[in-house]
Parts: sequence; structure tokens; C-alpha cells
Amino acid sequence: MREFKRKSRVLLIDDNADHLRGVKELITLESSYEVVSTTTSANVGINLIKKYRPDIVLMDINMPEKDGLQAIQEIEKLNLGVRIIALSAYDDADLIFRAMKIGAKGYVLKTMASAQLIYAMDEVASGKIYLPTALTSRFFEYFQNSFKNEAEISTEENLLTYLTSREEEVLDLLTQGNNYKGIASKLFISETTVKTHVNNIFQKLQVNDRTQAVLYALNNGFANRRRAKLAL
Amino acid sequence: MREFKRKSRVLLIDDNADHLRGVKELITLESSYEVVSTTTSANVGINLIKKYRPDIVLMDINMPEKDGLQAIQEIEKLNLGVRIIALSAYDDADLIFRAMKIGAKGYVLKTMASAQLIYAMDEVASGKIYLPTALTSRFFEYFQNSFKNEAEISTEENLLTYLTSREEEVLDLLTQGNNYKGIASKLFISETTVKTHVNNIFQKLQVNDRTQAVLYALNNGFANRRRAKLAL
DNA sequence: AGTGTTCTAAATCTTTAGATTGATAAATTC
DNA sequence: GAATTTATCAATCTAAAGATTTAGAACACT
Repeated sequence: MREFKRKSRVLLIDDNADHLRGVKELITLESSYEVVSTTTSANVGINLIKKYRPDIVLMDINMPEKDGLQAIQEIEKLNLGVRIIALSAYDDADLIFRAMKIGAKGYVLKTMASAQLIYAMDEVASGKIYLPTALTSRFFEYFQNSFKNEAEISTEENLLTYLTSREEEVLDLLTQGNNYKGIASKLFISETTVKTHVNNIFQKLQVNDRTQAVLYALNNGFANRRRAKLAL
Repeated sequence: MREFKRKSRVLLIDDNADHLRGVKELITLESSYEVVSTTTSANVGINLIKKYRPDIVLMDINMPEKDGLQAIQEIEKLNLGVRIIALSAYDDADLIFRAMKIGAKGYVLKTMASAQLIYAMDEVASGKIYLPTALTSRFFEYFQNSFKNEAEISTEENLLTYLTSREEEVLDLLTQGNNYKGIASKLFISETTVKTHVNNIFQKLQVNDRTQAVLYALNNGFANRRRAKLAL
């Protein structure tokens, strides 16, 4: 199935020396991979990555010395295009979720058959992101659960719907940290008009001041939450 | 492989009558499923679900009349324990992400082999969440991309680290919409002390007023964002 | 033509917010 | 033990925010 290509260069990080040796032998048997280096230390591993620039990193995330997830995060920040597959002893949903969130391209259990690891490496080497089916199911349970609260919020009456489009504009500028003067100059209207709008917004959102209005807006899905940056 | 059990009751919603008929015949061939009802209308479908209480719903999400995703959301709100599999013509990452986010237990392309649909139904019927491997990869690309911004933010210097623990307490109360008086009474200190703290917070966060301070806090991971609710 | 909504604006007034300076006591650090 | 940091509080002052009322112009609805 797999074609002949340049061998993918693999780096192994695992504090368990025995497991490390086993995985190395396993991969060495595969014609399409070569192990460029191995280490039992996450910190050393990061330096080896800078040196060898491997295609794939197999990272044990259950290490006492340094948290493997933290190591993944640091490697991702380097932006070297290294594809990391997390190796773990646990099929814990939270661990899987966090690993994928910070950019791991795969997550394989140590207890899984070696063929599973090779398959994951094949997929990741070809640019895909791969999770074994059983872990995918776990991931999605966690994922969907984390959105349940949001869904419940959205069922409540959203007072934001009562705002006029002009009031929305004003509120948008409020959520960027503007004062009356700033809003007035940005909308080319007088400061007193802004005050009128803001007071109407307070009435409609049933709040007492601008901070509460901004919090209500952010908590109830006003615009894109990530767009609400400070305009200083 | 599959054991003999009570047949899973399936309801089909698809505005394409031809496709609807085809899927119905396909499922009827399977000994472990029975189609309890079908409809070409999402709105009718929601009522049929209330009436028949199926185990599984196959929902076409590419419908002109009513958005299938919206329909899924409404069904999920009913909390009937109905497991929904989204059927779509498109392997669009955003569509997949949104469907899974709102609680779909699976997502299958109409172009996929019928065996794929049956397999997805088997998995979902047994309580799992199932996405075909190819779609899982798409999903994760989208998923990881949506976290990239957050990762970049966290690399910037976080001015919140300069706050003392007392200042953090005060800021926490600010992010709940309290004024000076409210903070003073909650911390059992005088209003002037609160003013001092707040002014120090402004200095450290390099902002001009409380709204900007609150926005800075929320945008830079102060506490749990979801905990920042209004205390009115 | 009339009703209602929205956007605009001003005037006035009260309250809150924010800046600044100075001071004390306790805890921490060096 | 001196210096620094932290938490507390007061007084004062200016600026900003917020409440309230009134009102004209534009527009939509019917």
C-alpha cells in the first residue's frame, strides 16, 4: 500500500528506557522510517529536535520530570513543522483533548498493537491528523460536553436581540474599551447622543453600568468573542 | 459480529425524496434496524421525533427550507436521548465541526459507501460517537486551527502576573461587574482601599478604566472565562 | 395622515470613577 | 535590622459616567 519514498525521520522521547528501546526496534524494522535520535528527557528532546529537525516526534506524555504536554506546546511554538504523536499509557479524555488542542497530530496508547502505531505514523507522515477510533469517541464525548453549558446559555432569552443596529454598534465599541468621547468620534455623532444610546442599552440589557453591559455582551455571544480585543 | 438485540428504531429526515427512499431501503435490509418514520421536512421531523421517540435520527443537514444544524440543535434541546447522525453532501470542515459541536453523534457523507453508514449506525447505536477517519482528520485540522490564536496570545507577556493576590481578588470582583461599594463590602475593606487597589491594577495592566481592565483580564486567561458571570 | 421606531441632540443634575498625595502597620526580603 | 512589598485607609479634586427629560428629523408601517 505504501509507496517508496524518502524515509521519514523519527525522534523518540520516552523516559522509560525499556519502552524507548522497544519502540526504536519496532520502527527500525519499517523500511519507510529511520530513527534519527532517542532520549529519555523532554528537555534534551527539545534540543535534539532543533538539531535534527525530524519529520515525526513520538512523545511520551506521562513523564515525571517534565510534563509531556508542556513539551509539546514548547515544540509547537518553535514552528519547525515537526509532527508530534503523543504516546500515553492512559486513554483519559482530558489528556487526549489537551494533547490535540495544543497541536499533537496523533495520540496512541502504549498498550495498543504496534501496527496501530505504525499506521498512525503513516497517516501523520502523509500530513493527516490521526486518532484511533476508540480514542476519537472519547475525545468527542469530552468535546461535546464542554459545549453543553454554552448551549444552555443560548436557550435563555437573549436581551441582545432587543438592541437596534445602532445600539449594537455602540455596544461593540464599548466592548473594545472605548469611553463616550471615543465612541462619539468613531461614529461621527455627538457625545450626548452616545450617552443616550448607552443608557438605552443599559435599560435593554438590564444592567447598571458599562462594565456590566460589556460582560453581558461577551457572555451572551455578542459578535465574535475573539474579536473583542482592547483598542488602546 | 453484531449480536441479536432489540431492533434500533430509526427516523429519516431528508428533503431529497429519492435519497430518502434509497436510505430507507438500505436500512430495511439490515436486521438490526427498523425505520419508524421518514419525512422530507425538518419541522415535521421534530414533531415525529416527539411522537416516535426513535433511537437514531439520520438528518440531512443540506436542506433549503430549514437548516439541518439548527434542527439538530432544537432536537438536542429536547433532551430525549435521541442520537443524531448528520448526513451531508459536503466534507466541509466547518460543517463537520459545527455538527459535532451541537451534539451530533456522527457525520456521514452521502457519497460514502452504504456499509459506512451502517457501521456508523452500529457505533452510535452502541453509545459511541463516530466519525469516518477521513472526516476526523478534517475535523482536527479545523479544531487545532481554532486554538492557534489562543496559543499565540499566551506567548505574549501577561501583565496579569504582576498583580498581587489581593489585586487579583479585586480584579475578579471587577470582572463580575461590581462597583467600588460592592467590592468594598465583599472584601470587608473600605471603599478608598478598593480605589487604591483598582488604581494599582490599572497601572500594572496599562489600562485607563475598569472596562479595559476587565477586557484585558478576560482576553488573557484570567481565571476561568466561563466563571466570569454577572453578579447583578 | 397618523402611529411608532430609530437616530440624533441638548440641558441638567447626581453619582461614580479615577488621579494624586500621604500615611500606617504588617509581612517579607536581603 | 534596614529596605521593600503589600494591604490598609483618608482627603481632595477633576473628570467621566449615568439618569432624566425633552425634542426634532427620518423612516417604516398600514
